[in-house]
Amino acid sequence: MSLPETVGTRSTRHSRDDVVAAGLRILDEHGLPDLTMRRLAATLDVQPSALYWHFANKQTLLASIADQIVSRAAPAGRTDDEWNGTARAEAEALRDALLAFRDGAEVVSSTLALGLGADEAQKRLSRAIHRGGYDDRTSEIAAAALLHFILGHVSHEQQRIQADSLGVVALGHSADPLGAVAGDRGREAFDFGIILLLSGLELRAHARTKHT
Amino acid sequence: MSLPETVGTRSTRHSRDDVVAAGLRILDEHGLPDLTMRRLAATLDVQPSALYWHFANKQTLLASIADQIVSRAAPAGRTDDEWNGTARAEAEALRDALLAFRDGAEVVSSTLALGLGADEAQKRLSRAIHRGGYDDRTSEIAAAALLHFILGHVSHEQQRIQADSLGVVALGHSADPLGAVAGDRGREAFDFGIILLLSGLELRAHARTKHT
DNA sequence: ACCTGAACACCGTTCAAGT
DNA sequence: ACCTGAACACCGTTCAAGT
Repeated sequence: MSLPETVGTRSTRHSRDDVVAAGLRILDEHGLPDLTMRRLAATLDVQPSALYWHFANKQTLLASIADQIVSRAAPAGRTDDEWNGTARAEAEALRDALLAFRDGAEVVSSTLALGLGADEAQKRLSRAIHRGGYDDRTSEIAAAALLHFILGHVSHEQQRIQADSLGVVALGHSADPLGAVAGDRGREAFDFGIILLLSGLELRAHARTKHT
Repeated sequence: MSLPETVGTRSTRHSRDDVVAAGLRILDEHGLPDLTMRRLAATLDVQPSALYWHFANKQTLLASIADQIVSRAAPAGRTDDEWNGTARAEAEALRDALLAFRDGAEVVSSTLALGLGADEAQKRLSRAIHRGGYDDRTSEIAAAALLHFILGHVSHEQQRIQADSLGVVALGHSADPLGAVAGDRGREAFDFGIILLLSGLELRAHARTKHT
């Protein structure tokens, strides 16, 4: 979609963004295990070593890809809601964004410590919570808890999706030892977790301050 | 500690459990990236191909390792407590077990869909919640939410630990864009998340039934 | 500013064959 | 029951050099 010339064979030199875009495509079409530097280079008609002009290493590239995935998250509801409706919408938008790319949650998780992708997600959640009148620190820790749950849950969902498509499991009910993470019930279980966290937060009103 | 002969050079043939034990050692001493089939074989004085007599593939081996990590979790408190005290103790025991091995959370996460390791963890959490009088389904979904939060949080903690030890970050406050996951505050933030989930669960008393 | 060519030091997995 | 030997098809990364 954003390749730098001619749909034909050769194409010119590439930018950093071209590399990220190509990486995103491989991720979505073939999954994280197939997202190798060599394969990525091949789709760009370039030697593997060329990628190291754009990125210091694979991890940095993955962080940029994670950033793209998260930045595509757009909450459906408006902001004039209750604060916890906003927070919930933000959480669901994040889940959708992660589910939109194959292995999206794992990619974002793997770059948590580097900032970038996950950082923006956490800021959004934190801001929503802050509107409920919680102090900065409470908002941040609660947002981190939401984020950790979201990444853990969606990672599991996506693992299941590919395990099923590979037919790794028995058939029938398939291996879902944790129960309720499969397709339809995925969102249900997700919402349940989000509601637990948000209503738990409401309960601890003594941690509040009357800010904003 | 459980090698099958002579501390000396050669040693005899190995069992499945020997392989898992050796894998656990490499994991703890050198981390997940260094836990390769070839390296594991080398520490056992065996050809890489020998490992495939014991395990179908690396993923299966990792699942067994995850199983060992989780089964070492032992809650400190007694069971005569309040149900949510028990649940909290179980969650903390799980965190400790994951932290006890380098990259423990990632290993367990990666085998979520296969059952084994994570399955036992979820059962323990679920049982504790069930004692609070919640029905089976509610207990299971709530336990899954706890587990997802735990894995997400501890993964992040362990990523930070190794990022710090590699000096990947600026120095001073280091890169913790999500705040409050560093060493001392790790447990604080962890407890906060667990409390949010458990008190959120208490609040939704209408989902209860008077079972057990 | 962006890429090639060639090399280094690795991976997981299969399979016939040995004891 | 457990392992060897040899091979297949790959990896990420570095670095001098080219345009």
